[in-house]
Amino acid sequence: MLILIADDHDLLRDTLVAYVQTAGGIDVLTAPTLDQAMTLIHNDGPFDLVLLDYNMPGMNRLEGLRRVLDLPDGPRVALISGEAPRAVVQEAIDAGAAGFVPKTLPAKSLVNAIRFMAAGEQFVPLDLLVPTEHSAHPMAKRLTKRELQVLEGLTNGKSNKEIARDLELSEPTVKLHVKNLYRKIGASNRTQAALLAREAKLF
Amino acid sequence: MLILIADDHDLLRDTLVAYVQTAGGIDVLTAPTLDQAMTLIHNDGPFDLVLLDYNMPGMNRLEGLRRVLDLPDGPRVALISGEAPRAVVQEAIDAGAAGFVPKTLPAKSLVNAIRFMAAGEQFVPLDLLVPTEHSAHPMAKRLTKRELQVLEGLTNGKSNKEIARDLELSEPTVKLHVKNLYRKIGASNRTQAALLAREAKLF
DNA sequence: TAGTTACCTATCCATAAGGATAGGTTTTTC
DNA sequence: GAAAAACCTATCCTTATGGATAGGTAACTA
Repeated sequence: MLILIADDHDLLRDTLVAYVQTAGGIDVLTAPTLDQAMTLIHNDGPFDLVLLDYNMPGMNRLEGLRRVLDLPDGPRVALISGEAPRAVVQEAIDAGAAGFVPKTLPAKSLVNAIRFMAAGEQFVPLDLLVPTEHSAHPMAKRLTKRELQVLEGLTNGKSNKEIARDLELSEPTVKLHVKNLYRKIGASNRTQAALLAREAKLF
Repeated sequence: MLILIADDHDLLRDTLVAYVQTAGGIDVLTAPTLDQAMTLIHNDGPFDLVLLDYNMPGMNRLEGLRRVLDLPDGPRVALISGEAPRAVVQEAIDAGAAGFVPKTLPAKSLVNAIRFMAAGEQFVPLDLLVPTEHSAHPMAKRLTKRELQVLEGLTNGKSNKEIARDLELSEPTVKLHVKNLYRKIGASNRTQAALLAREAKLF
């Protein structure tokens, strides 16, 4: 079995390769950037599986994933990430990823997951992902559904008017939710609210 | 030699331990949280070196580092991190850290760095510290010193008035800088500017 | 059934923010 | 020494934001 691991952290790459090869008997090539990964896929493939770090030069959110998936005769691709908003995981799967591997996964489990995904299965350990399930998050606990939707708009740098349009609400209503969620999360303006939400990995 | 590695990413912990032990002949204990690390330091020490992940449950920025450093007869402590704002690196060193190890470091270099730090030296990779002025960053390249200072204020959720007070400028001047930096970084309001700056790890 | 919660619309008001100009000094650069 | 860039203050204007209130509906819940 031959796989490709692309991650800009040399530390993880070096140690991971040693581990997967010795403990798993799997051949591994590596790349530190998306571009180099794509070159390897083109020249040294086919790979049974490609693991892309979600935070890596060239990835640009999920654009990098799509670029690899769009390759003619492209390989199965999974993302690997330290932390990611739940929405991103969902979007990656929808885009056709073979899985989403959290870096909190034990090394031994990763070897199993690699075999699993290379066999054509989809690997998504929801329980291991960041506590991004809105209902589970301390900050999100106190927010209503609407307030969360509004907060998501804030976290994207949108104006009240834009949020109102997106949610098909009136602007005064949005302003109300904004004001209420400020109190709940301890923000005094929309920038602070956005930063707090981002900090909490809510979105 | 006995060291402690604390990182919440099982994947890195598992593979790193295997690597450091076999390739470096160094004894390693590990912990997934700061609290467990401190327990180990208390019960299983003394350690020649403690490596703390900057992003790990319980760390709370640099507070975790300080907690360990403040221990009576505390060990030498270094931080390890995937990415960190320059200011954080500087602050960690000032607080008494034995070093700051980027995860982009090759595994072999880490083994050397561990020995180096355990011997009492301070390890801070030049490429991590040299561009201490924001001049190295593509986004920062186009911003003047003042605009950067103003952007930092924005990134902390401050109002123009607060920024003006902090920088001892008049509010109209701050507004000018704000407007100009929007153009340069492609933001249309302060929240977007803050998120872009945060995204670029500028602060 | 009555109370609670979430959700919606609306108005009023003070302040902040964003954009456009105009004109000034200092420092850097050619 | 002239030109350019950075930096500063200011005014005018429009819109956005944040806060306070008031009142309404639907759903669920003790």
